[in-house]
Amino acid sequence: MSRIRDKKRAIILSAACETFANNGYAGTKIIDIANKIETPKANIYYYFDNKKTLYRSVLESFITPLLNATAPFDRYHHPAAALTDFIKLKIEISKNHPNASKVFANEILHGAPHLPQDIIEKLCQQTTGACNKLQQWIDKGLMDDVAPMHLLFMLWAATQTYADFNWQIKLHLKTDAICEQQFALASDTLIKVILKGCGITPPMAQ
Amino acid sequence: MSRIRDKKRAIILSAACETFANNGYAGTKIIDIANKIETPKANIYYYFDNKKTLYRSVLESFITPLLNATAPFDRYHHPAAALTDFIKLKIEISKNHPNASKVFANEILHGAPHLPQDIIEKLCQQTTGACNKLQQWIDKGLMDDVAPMHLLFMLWAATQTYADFNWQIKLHLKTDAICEQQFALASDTLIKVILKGCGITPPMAQ
DNA sequence: GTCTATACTAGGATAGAC
DNA sequence: GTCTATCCTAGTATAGAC
Repeated sequence: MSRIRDKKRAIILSAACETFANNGYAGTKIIDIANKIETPKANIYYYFDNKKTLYRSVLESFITPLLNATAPFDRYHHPAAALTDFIKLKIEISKNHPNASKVFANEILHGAPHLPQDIIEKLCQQTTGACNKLQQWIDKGLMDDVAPMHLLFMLWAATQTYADFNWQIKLHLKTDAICEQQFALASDTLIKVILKGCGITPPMAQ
Repeated sequence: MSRIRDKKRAIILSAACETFANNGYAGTKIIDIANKIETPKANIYYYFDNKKTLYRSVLESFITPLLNATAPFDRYHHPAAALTDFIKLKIEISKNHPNASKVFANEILHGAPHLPQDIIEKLCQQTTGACNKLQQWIDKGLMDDVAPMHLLFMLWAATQTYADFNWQIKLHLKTDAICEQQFALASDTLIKVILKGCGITPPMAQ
């Protein structure tokens, strides 16, 4: 048992996440991470074997929230509730984990050179599950016949952009940080456009 | 006048674009670019002063198509035509310039450290123009009251994802290259969902 | 205009003192 | 468990022959 070790690892991981998000894998120097938390470089190597291990740990820390986001597709029986919750969840992730999201986006952008195979498989399973659910709703006439895979691509992209490309968002919203209201507006706008666009009418109030 | 020089520069630029797209700025080595076109490393330095200049040239080569994409907002007087064309154009860009798009995305992802100020300003102008046009259409009752800025974010993200995150797209579509049909399906799906989602009904056939 | 050889620096990683 | 000093590889860039 080593609470000190876990605590220090968490501090390093957080600093690494931010640095990798801003500079990419190759662009990140161990010394930058060390400086950010005012720790000597060698200390980083004591807690994490090497740069690759540290990077992979950052990637893995984001898997749980990412996989949890698809839960609404399992939980609900109507696309109105499922898509509403899914969009809310994804926007929450963009708000709360922008750096981890960027590291992940960067990884995908470059063809996922560091993404472990087992994670890829889990993501594929989740996607297949969500796709099947969408197709069922289409078959039942609960929504329009919209290509499920492409609808998912649209949902992922439109929600993640608030984390991954937040530089651009902030530029055009003329703000230093995307505020609570703008996240809410983003979420509401997406929900409104997507639900209506897919011909989803909410069932009568429960 | 030096046709040889221009031709060689174009070859280097193309190789650089692909390499920067796959590995990012810091992850790209000049020697990788040189090897790809079977040219000695020093030759690259003869045609481009240094790595930064070369990278910036790649970035700038993408500005023209990018700015052109917003033309539909100026050209048309009805959101149905404008948004349809805009989506088609953006998907075309993702199909035809996936690498340049990735370099640009990577740049934004990291906070645009190499993007020249004049380009940023041009992009801002285009965005303001498109936003104003959307607001006019809303005011005229040609479409629902959808936050124009957030609609743009959605459109950008949903179209660019077919270039920037094509690794993911290919993974889930189980293909080695996104085929013509899938690009068409992407385009059609987006147009259908967005137009309906914004309450845009096309005017009667001209 | 092209290429070889090389100078120079940055950055990942480790040895070993404390 | 922490830190200093150092090793060593890799990668940018240039000098100068052809």
